[in-house]
Amino acid sequence: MNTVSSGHVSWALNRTPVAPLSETATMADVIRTLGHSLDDGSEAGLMPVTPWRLRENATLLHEGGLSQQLYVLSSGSLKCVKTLEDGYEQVLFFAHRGELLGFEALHSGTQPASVVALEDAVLFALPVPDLPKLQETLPSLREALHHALSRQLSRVSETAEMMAAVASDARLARFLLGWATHMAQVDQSPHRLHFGMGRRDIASLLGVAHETVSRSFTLLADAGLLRVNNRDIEILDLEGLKLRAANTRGVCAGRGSSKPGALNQCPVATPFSPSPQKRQAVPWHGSLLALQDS
Amino acid sequence: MNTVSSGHVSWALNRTPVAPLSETATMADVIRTLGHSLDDGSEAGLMPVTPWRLRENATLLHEGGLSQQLYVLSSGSLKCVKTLEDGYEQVLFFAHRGELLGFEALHSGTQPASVVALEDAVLFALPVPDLPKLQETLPSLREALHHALSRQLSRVSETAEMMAAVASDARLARFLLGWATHMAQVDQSPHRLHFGMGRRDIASLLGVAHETVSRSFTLLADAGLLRVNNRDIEILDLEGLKLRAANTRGVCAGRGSSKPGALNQCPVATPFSPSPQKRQAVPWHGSLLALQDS
DNA sequence: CGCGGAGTTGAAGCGTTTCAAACGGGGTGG
DNA sequence: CCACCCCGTTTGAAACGCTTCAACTCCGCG
Repeated sequence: MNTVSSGHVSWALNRTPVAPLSETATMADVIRTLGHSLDDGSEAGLMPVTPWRLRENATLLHEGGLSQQLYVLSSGSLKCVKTLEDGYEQVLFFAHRGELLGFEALHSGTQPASVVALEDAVLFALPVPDLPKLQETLPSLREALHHALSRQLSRVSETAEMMAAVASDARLARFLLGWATHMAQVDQSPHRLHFGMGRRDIASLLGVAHETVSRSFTLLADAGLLRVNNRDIEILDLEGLKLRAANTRGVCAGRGSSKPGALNQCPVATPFSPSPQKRQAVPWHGSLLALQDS
Repeated sequence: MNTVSSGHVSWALNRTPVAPLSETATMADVIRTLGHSLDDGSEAGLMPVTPWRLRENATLLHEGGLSQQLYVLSSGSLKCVKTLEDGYEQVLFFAHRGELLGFEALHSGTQPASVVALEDAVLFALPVPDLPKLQETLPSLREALHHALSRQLSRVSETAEMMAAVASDARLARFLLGWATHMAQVDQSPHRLHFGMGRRDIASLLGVAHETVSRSFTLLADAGLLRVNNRDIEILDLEGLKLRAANTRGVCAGRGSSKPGALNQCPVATPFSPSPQKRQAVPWHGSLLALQDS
């Protein structure tokens, strides 16, 4: 199932890293993939778009390279990686179905980061020069693109929220909750997750050492919140995970009991929290914790 | 020039927190403010836009609230803040001239974060329902908006880069370099910076405790890299700052000398670095370190 | 004048980083 | 086919650096 990460040139024979698919698709598929319902006549359904296949470990966008194409991810998963000045590989985000890729390069002309396939993927390509005309012809495409951009802007918030937590297990919990939320949105079980990426990539996204990610996994597993089997994990206690995730920094929300022997866990220590009274003065629910328990 | 930083309620009398300005502006001003040169006929110059004034500490966008307006920041500076589930106030970014605000709410319908003025500011408002027609009438406005969005997407990278550094002084250095880069882009001295925000806000953005920010400031100052005077700082050694900023995590780029007594500073320990030989194998310059020394 | 907030500095505790080693799987090559 | 090696993952141990709590100064304002 998994190809080797380095070496392994065998699929250079009959499996090209990126190639057009023989199947056909239309602009209507693009709009639907972006999570938008199309309400035009049948305009969009008549405009053909060629889907592309991206093999695992193949890179779609090259950091520093040019690209006159926007991509809409239809299936598979990708990672966006930027190599910092000191050589550190910073993972910016993982992309799933509906993601828009390549827009970051619009203002600078070059790709600020690389995009690599974590597993075989299918994408639709939109030529940048055609965008103005396309948007005028297809109002729902314009809407879909704008919505996708709006969604992507909220990733600043997600990234900051994940890396802002002091405790590494809180960061991991937030990451898992975000993933589970996504799974629920695409009508899949939010309890069973499969990673296409390694510990090192997760560590980079969370801003910790990869050993720490490993330790955090066993920590959450030992707490009975989830079951871990290498790259497959099962969430056992969604509420418990949320509790773990809800500790950004010191303050602890509820002041008063700062007894030295109480570890650093504020309300975390309680295994079950049926407490009906909500925290007041916080009307907003963060995106990472919006997932409803089933 | 500078308004008072805190307290100072005297403007509650005849200074409303947000009010329209008597001055007039046109869509051409909006496009120019977004950093785009307009090449339409004189269309844009004939479409009036009313500029709004936002007083210091007044909030433009309310987290969880509605807004049918996009804003383009003309002058002043803002901060974007999100209150997490645990009550922690996470600063997402600071906004300067040319920034587009309010687009994040497009897909969800509500603002995911608050936007507060760090100093008196002037903004142009664009009604969301008018956008489709505006974009068709003014191609250069569409371009300008898309470029602005493209720029904003790269903030994911900036945020991750800042919070990914292990050492807190590296995070601060990256923050300062980013600020200096911006100053240079708007043709102001990149050596003298004035903050409208407090240590607590910077700490939130960097993902550390506010005491740590204070300590990092004195650390960089003691190293002779900058001079600190409360909210005014002067950068003395740009190259030294870059060196400090270029340590994300362990690896240290150049292996070989892992002698235990050498602290955790790789090439950082050297007070002055006239070393002309650059690091090889790293062709890409990160956005945070792209600033040229003068 | 006194309060309160912002900023700085100190000291102690602890979690993460870092260096090491061991385990396991997967593919390679003998 | 099996040994071998590489790499991802896990676990251990020591040390550093950050967080946390606390005290203090400075400053503006009531």
